[in-house]
Amino acid sequence: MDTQDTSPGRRIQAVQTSCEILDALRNMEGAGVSELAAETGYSKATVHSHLATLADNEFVVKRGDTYEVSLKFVDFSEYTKQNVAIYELAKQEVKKLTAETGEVCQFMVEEHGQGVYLHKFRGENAIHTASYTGDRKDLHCTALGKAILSQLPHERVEEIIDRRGLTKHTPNTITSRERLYEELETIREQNVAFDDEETLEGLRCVAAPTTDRESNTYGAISTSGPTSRFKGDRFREELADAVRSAANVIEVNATQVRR
Amino acid sequence: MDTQDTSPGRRIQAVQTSCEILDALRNMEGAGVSELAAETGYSKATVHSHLATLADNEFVVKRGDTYEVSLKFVDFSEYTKQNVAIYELAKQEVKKLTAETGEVCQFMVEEHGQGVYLHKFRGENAIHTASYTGDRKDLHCTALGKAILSQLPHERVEEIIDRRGLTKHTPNTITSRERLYEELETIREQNVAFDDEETLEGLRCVAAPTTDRESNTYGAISTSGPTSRFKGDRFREELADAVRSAANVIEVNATQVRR
DNA sequence: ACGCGCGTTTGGCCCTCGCAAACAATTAAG
DNA sequence: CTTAATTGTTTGCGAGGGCCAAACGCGCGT
Repeated sequence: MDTQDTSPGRRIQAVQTSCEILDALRNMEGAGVSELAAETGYSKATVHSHLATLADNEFVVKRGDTYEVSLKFVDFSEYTKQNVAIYELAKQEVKKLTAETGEVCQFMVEEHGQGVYLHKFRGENAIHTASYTGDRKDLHCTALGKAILSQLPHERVEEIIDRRGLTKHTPNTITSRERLYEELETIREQNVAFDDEETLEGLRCVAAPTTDRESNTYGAISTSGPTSRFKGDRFREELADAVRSAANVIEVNATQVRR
Repeated sequence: MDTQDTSPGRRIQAVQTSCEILDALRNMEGAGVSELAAETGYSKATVHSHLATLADNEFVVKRGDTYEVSLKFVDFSEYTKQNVAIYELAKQEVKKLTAETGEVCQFMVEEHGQGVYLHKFRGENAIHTASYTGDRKDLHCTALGKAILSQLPHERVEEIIDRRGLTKHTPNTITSRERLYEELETIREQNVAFDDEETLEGLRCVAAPTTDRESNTYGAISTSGPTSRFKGDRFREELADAVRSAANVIEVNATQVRR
C-alpha cells in the first residue's frame, strides 16, 4: 500500500526554505527578492542566494529584476503525467464523454491525499469552471474526490482527513467524518458519486472511480454542469450511467495497455 | 535585456544537492535511495533526507520504496506555460500550420540559452520525431533555434555559445562560430531558417522567428519532414512562406492580445 | 538459518546557512 | 539637482545543521 505522507527522520532545512520560496514564487506569479523575503519571512540575503542556486539549476529564471518559475517544469510535468499509466487512455475517454454530454468533463487522480486534475474538456454547452489541469483540491468536496476516496482503504481515508481536514466550501459540503463514511458506502454500492453543490453553489457533478490496482492509481472521471441542467433522471440516471461506463472502459483497457 | 545565466554570489549547497537529486530522479524515471546515491555520488543518508524534505513539500512522491517526481510539477508547468504571453496565440497558429502542411509543426521559445518546445502537432502525413513538449535543445542545431538566435543581440548569442557549445549531431551541424554568424545573417535577411539534416539525418525543417519585444519573448514556429518531401520549391518557397506568414500572424496579434 | 540487498536511523565533525548590516544602483520626490 | 527611499547584491560572523560513515532493521532468496 501507500506510505503515509509525513514519515519521521531528518529533513534538510535549506531545501525546505527553497521549497517555500518556490511555492511563493508560483503563487505570486513571479516576484522580486524583497517581495519574496516579505512573503516568506526570510531575509533578503537568504532569498537571494536560494534564487541564485535555483536559477543555476534552471528551475527559476531571472528576467531583469524579477524571478519566475522556469519552463523546466514543463519537461518534468510532461514526464510525470505520462508516468500515470492510464493517462492517455483516460484522455480519450474524457473526450468521448465530453462529446456525449456536451458538458465539462474531467479526470482526476489522487496524490499526497489530494486530487489532481489531469484532463479537462469543455463540451458545446459547457459552463466555465475554475479548475484546471494540475489544479489540486481536497478529496472530500468534489464528486471526483469522493469517488476516489470510496476506493481507498478506510485507514488511508482517515490519514487523509487527519492531514487535510474537511474544509467547508458551501452549506452542502460534507464536514463530518460519519457523514462522509456513509456517503462513501453509498458510492461503493452505486459505483458513482454525486456532488450536489458541495464545492460551489449552483454546480453539480457526477463521477465514477477508475481504480488501477496494478499501478496503484486511484482516479475518477466526471461530468459537471449547472443545477438547471443537472437534475432529475438526467442527473441521477443518464449522466450517472455515462460516467460509470466511461470509467469501466478505462478500467478494462488499463490491464490491456499495461506496458 | 536579459541577465547572464551564471551571476556571481553565494549559492546554497544543500539546495544544489536537491536539484541534482531531482534531475537524476527525472532522468532515471523514478528510483530508489541507493540508485540515486550511486548516480549522484552522495551518500544514502544524504539522499534520503533530501527526498524526505522534497516529499514533505510534495515535489516528489514516495510509492513503496521508490521515489517519483510528483504531479505538483503539472501545476507549476501549466502556470509557467500560460506565463508565456503568446502561448495560446502560438498554439492556434501551429494548429493552422499543421492543417495547411500536413506535416509536424512546432513552436519553441528560448530560455536559459536553450530552446524549449511548447507546442507540437502532427498532420496527416507527418513523420514521428523525438521532440516533445517541454523538451530542451541547444539552439544552434535546429531551424527553430537558429531562427531564435537570429533575433538575439550578438553578445547574447556569444554568451549562449560559451555556455552551451556547438555540439555536433550530424555531418551537417554547424560547429563553427563564423559559419553560424553568417547563417544568422542570411536568416535575418530572409526571415526564415532552414535545417538541412543538421539535427538528424533525413530530417529537414523550416522555421520563422516570432519575436515579442514587449514581453521579451523570443520564439519560432516551424514545420519539419523527411528530405523526400522537403525539397525544391516546396521546401525553399512554399513552406518557407507558410511559416513566415504564420510567424507574422503571431507577431502582429501579440501586441493586440497584450493584457 | 543465513547473507545480501534495501531503506532508514544515528553520531559527530566541519562547514555553511541565514541574519544583520553595509553597499550599489535606480527611482521618486522635493 | 539633491535627497530619500526603494530596489538587488555583497559581506562578516555565529549558531545551527548538512553530509558521511557506520550501524540498524527489514525482506527476500538461497
